[in-house]
Amino acid sequence: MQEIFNPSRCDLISMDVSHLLDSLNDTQRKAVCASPEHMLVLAGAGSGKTRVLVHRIAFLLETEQTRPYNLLAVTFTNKAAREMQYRIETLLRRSPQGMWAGTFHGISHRLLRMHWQEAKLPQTFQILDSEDQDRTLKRIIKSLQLDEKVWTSKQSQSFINSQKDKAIRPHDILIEENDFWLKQMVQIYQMYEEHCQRTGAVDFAELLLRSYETLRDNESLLTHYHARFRHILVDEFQDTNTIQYLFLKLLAGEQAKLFVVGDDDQSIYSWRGAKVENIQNFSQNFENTKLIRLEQNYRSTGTILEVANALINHNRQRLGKRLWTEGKAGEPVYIYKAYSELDEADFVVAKIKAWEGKLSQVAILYRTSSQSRIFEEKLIGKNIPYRIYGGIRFYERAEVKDVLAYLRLIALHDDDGAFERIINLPKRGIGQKTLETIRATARKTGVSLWQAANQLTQDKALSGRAHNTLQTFILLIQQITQSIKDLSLKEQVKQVMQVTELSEHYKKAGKEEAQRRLENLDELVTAAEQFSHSGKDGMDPLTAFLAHSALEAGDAQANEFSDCVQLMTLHLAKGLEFDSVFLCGLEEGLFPHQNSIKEGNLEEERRLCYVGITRAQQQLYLTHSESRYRWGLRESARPSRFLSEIPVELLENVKLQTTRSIGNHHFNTGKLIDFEVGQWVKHGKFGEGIILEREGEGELSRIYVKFSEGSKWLLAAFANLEII
DNA sequence: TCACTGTAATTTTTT
DNA sequence: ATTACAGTGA
Repeated sequence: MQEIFNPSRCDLISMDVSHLLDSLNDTQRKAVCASPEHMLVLAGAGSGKTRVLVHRIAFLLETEQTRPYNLLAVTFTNKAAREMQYRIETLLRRSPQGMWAGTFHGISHRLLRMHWQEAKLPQTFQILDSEDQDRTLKRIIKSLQLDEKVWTSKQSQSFINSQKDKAIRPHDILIEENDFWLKQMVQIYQMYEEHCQRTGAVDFAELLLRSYETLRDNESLLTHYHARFRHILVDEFQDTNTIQYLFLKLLAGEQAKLFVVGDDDQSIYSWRGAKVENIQNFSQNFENTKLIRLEQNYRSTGTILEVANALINHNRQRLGKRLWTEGKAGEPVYIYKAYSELDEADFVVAKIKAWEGKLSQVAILYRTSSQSRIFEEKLIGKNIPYRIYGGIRFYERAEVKDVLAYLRLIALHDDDGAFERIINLPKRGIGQKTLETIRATARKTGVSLWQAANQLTQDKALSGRAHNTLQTFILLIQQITQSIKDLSLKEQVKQVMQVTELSEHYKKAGKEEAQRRLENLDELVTAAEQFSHSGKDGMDPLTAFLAHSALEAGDAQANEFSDCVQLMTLHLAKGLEFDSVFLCGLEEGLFPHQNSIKEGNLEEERRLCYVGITRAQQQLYLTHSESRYRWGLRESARPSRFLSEIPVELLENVKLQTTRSIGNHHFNTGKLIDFEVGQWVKHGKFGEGIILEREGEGELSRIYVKFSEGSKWLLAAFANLEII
């Protein structure tokens, strides 16, 4: 491993492509115009990672006689893929035709659509999202007559996905004779696989694994892609899991050059299979790798970077990096110690109220999503607009998925998940009994539910009423399938909603709920209308739209364009930046989270904290509370160890300057457990007061203090209380 | 089939 | 405190 720099090379070509290199610093330029070899760009937070990736692509296209056809660019999220595509087009002032750019899943999906025969899939295979996968597993577990409390679908789901993420099929698993748990899991995995294959269903993990296997086992295909892709560029490489790594390695072969960009210090997804080792050992795994570190930061103040550096330095397992800036040291990083989560939120909201810049440049970050509620309440109270990230996204909404289920069943009658979802929606009198008969028949003869239902009606095997309702359902599906065949996508969606009476069905729900649902259905029609599909990869518009809905679940909220405070978990904040950041709930057990402490995964928690800190451009507030309401109980809390890992000279303790008169007020007594009712206390600001009431015992007890200032009860800085 | 009730769990989330 | 979910009875 060696640092490379070849000035002559840059000089040589800079005449042609100066517009690609001028705006870059020396290190970035080295990365962008490196000779074609495997490259690992260790890009610290805010160091221009995407910039380097985009300029590298442009550079290859303009100087290396590389055609877009020879390039493959991979990201993790659709958002990152869109951003990359947009920036390439802006830089080149044209759209590179023939380049493959997309997410791992998007690219795998594309491969499978193009080579569905080699992949041994039906041409119209459907994609299962994790809800579909969960429902499928529930049915399989039930069919095995297992105790659903012992063998939960969620547990099986994570078992199966983690196996697939490691490229492990059921037959690859060695089971010891007495390992009943594993034996059972493998059986569920196996049945799930057979079921998916039979019904043409492909889950997210399967997209990757199946396309990997397809390439691996088809020499001619692999040869074709080896000849095609000369350069493979990967973003956020620290987030790759085993199958993604294998996929890249296979696709790169001996010919292609990998250009991977990432930051081991920002690896925060090990819990969903990401392997930091992929980036940490990259240079050992790929011969002749050049390493470049991007350490100059263009985002944050010097002080914020020092805080970040100091914190991450406590991690052992890292490739090592130290962020620096040419900019100013800026303000100190502030620490606020609150009495309670209410006080914490009051503080944050008061500071935001005083903020004079754009609200969209302020972020409240937290470890767990449950922390958002209190901030939400306080922001509403002060009339500050906000946006919470996360939650249920558009294509995940129940009513949207209901319509999509009809469309799926139309596209592929064998889709059991879709069949089960809508067989009795809206209610058409097909009950559990009939459904169970269909399931049993399907199981017995090894066919899909649709085929079983057809069989049963043909054989007249059901009682009169059940027979009729089922017959009506089958005719309904057959009839829609025929009648919408030649319609536009938008009309297809509209027709399905009308003919199936789904729209009518939702109208019957409660007033506001009905309103919301109908709006979402309207939105779905609009989405179908706007969905443009070039007709590539051999997909009809409907199949393409269904794939799109599974692969790009869309955003959760609409108010994206208004100026509002941004609330999100630390995980969601990765890749974003804000002028002012509030990093809240820095308490032992919450951040680092109890489960991570228990599992000894502190380094990842620290990286998460590092991610949070490095989101801030100008101001950073770190807050923690002495007590917190969790699970219906008030618990005392100690400051996070991360706070003590930051040198004190970089920090400044702050207090809220406002005093407010209030009614009864509770104080968590914390360390001041010696106070008794009737005692007089003295406070630095409010003067003398008397303890009127005490509730509870020990550290969790509360006291009510009345100060002698007028007849009002006051909120005081508790730590300043003294017995007199 | 639906509404009610008791129980258990409660980190992070993209595709 | 909140929520999700399975079980139960009308």
